Amino acid sequence: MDQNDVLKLENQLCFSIYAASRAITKVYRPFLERLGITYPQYLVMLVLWEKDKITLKDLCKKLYLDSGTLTPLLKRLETMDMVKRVRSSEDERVLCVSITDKGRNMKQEAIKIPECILGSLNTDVRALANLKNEVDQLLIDINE
Amino acid sequence: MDQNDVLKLENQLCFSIYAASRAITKVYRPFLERLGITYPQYLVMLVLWEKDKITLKDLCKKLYLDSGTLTPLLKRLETMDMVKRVRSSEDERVLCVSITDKGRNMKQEAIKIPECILGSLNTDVRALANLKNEVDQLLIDINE
DNA sequence: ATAAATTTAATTGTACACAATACAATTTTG
DNA sequence: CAAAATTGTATTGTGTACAATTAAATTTAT
Repeated sequence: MDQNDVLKLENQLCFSIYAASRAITKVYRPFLERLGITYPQYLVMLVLWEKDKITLKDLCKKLYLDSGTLTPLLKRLETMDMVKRVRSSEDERVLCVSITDKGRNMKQEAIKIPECILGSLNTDVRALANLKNEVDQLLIDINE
Repeated sequence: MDQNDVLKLENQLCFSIYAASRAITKVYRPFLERLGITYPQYLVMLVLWEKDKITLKDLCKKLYLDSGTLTPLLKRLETMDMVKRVRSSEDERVLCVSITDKGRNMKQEAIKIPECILGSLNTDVRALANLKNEVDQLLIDINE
């Protein structure tokens, strides 16, 4: 590859992933709008649908997001009555995030979304699964 | 796949790409910090290193970013004396973004970055090129 | 036990990201 | 040619992202 090509936008994997990430979020937007939540908020709900209750610290680790991002996001979800934020009685520093009934009920609506997304994309599911594995491997390589 | 699994975070390609995108930006950050620019600003400079002058509209199209994002970003780059923003004399609505000497000179520093990134990741270059193709295909599928 | 270090969450400040809107210039149409 | 539609950028408002700092509680070390 030419020395000059190294910098060319088209050759940059990072840009592709950056653009793909925003494009995917855009695909989700209209579906999530109906639920009244954003994509990062949806990720939080995905976690809580699997596990009723989780500490903020563990949530940060699971989503690779820091508390500065999640704190205001969770406060918005709390205002919408989707989650509850309670401090642990054992350790007052620890914040426990738990799902409300309203938040739990939303799962029934949300469960249709992944299929809708797959339908609107006309790609082979196998190819997507394969792509996911490769992206995950990259994530592992980045974090050593 | 189980009906419940559909919603599981681990199964979601979108989340992997979302997380990978942020992780990659994080890898770039220390290198770009030395140049005094952010990752999206670096993308703009990549375009201008290939093409001295471009309209805002074309820049938006190339980066898949809208003017609401690029306008303040370009103003910051202009303040740093990296780019110039001038209206076209033919059509006053058209904004021409061009690179300054200072911006052009930065290319010599920036040209080392991609190699540094590849070095810090210990992954096969072939695998990354392949991954890029697959992500690009997904982007095409999304935009039909 | 108590001072120092550590852990954890919240806060602050800067910078995207994008939908919605506003506005100005140009092009199209009747 | 004048009204309507379109085009292109800027502005506004909401919501992430994350580094840096602050503050509070716990743990460790003496």
